[in-house]
Amino acid sequence: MGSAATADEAFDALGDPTRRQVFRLLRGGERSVGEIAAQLPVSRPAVSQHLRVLKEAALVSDRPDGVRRLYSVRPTGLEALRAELETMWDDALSAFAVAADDEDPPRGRDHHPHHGR
Amino acid sequence: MGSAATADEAFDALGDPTRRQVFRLLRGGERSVGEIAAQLPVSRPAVSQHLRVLKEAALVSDRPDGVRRLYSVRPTGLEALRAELETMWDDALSAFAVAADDEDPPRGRDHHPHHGR
DNA sequence: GCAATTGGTAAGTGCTAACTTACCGATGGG
DNA sequence: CCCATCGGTAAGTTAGCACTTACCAATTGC
Repeated sequence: MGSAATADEAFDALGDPTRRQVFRLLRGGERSVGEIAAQLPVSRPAVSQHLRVLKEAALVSDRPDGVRRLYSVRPTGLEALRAELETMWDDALSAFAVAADDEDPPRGRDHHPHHGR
Repeated sequence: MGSAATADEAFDALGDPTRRQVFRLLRGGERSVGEIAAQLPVSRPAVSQHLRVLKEAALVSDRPDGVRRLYSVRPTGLEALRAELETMWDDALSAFAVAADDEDPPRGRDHHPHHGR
């Protein structure tokens, strides 16, 4: 039970705009639930529920701090997401090579620097 | 006015399981709408609607082929997604360095090879 | 020990969107 | 020319989920 860290869960979790904002806030460092809710247009319980989804997707982790609870980003979920995206990218490129048409080929072929890897 | 290619749109588009399946099928090469629907548990009009969302997110492109219409993956949307993910990754690592705690360091010493960049 | 702060949970509501069937325009073959 | 195939759109239904308020457990300070 607990952290599955599948790419599907990460996609579903980040598929919600509010959840992306919560995650974005955490990228600045660990925050308490109240601090997050204060900067968002939703209530604190709503933030709690979003944090649970993010936690199940292994995108965040929590730590008790006195009476509060500090949440922070966790690379695990992002890693799963990145791996899936890399596969998508490779498959897309090979499929793209067959089709060889982007409908938007202004300058010469071979754009997308990709990343070194 | 169509292709925006924002990361938010890509996340929203791939936030749906069925849409991920459609996109996954297209990674194998260009397919017609009917071919896609035949391999999924949803109707053909449903596939059409999903394809429209994917197209607006710049994740796929379409091409007329006689009476049919062939869809194929388009790297543009994936690129936006990858760039956003890279930023997420960097921010996560710096925030992670401050917290310096994963709560889940079981057997794997030294995980996440990251990528060379 | 008591009060105050913090956060998770329960219960309920409304809106979005994912799906259906029905219909229609467009293309191609005989 | 007519008919068959393919796919997008319209209209309507339904299920899920993002949100709310209310309540409760846990921890800390006085």
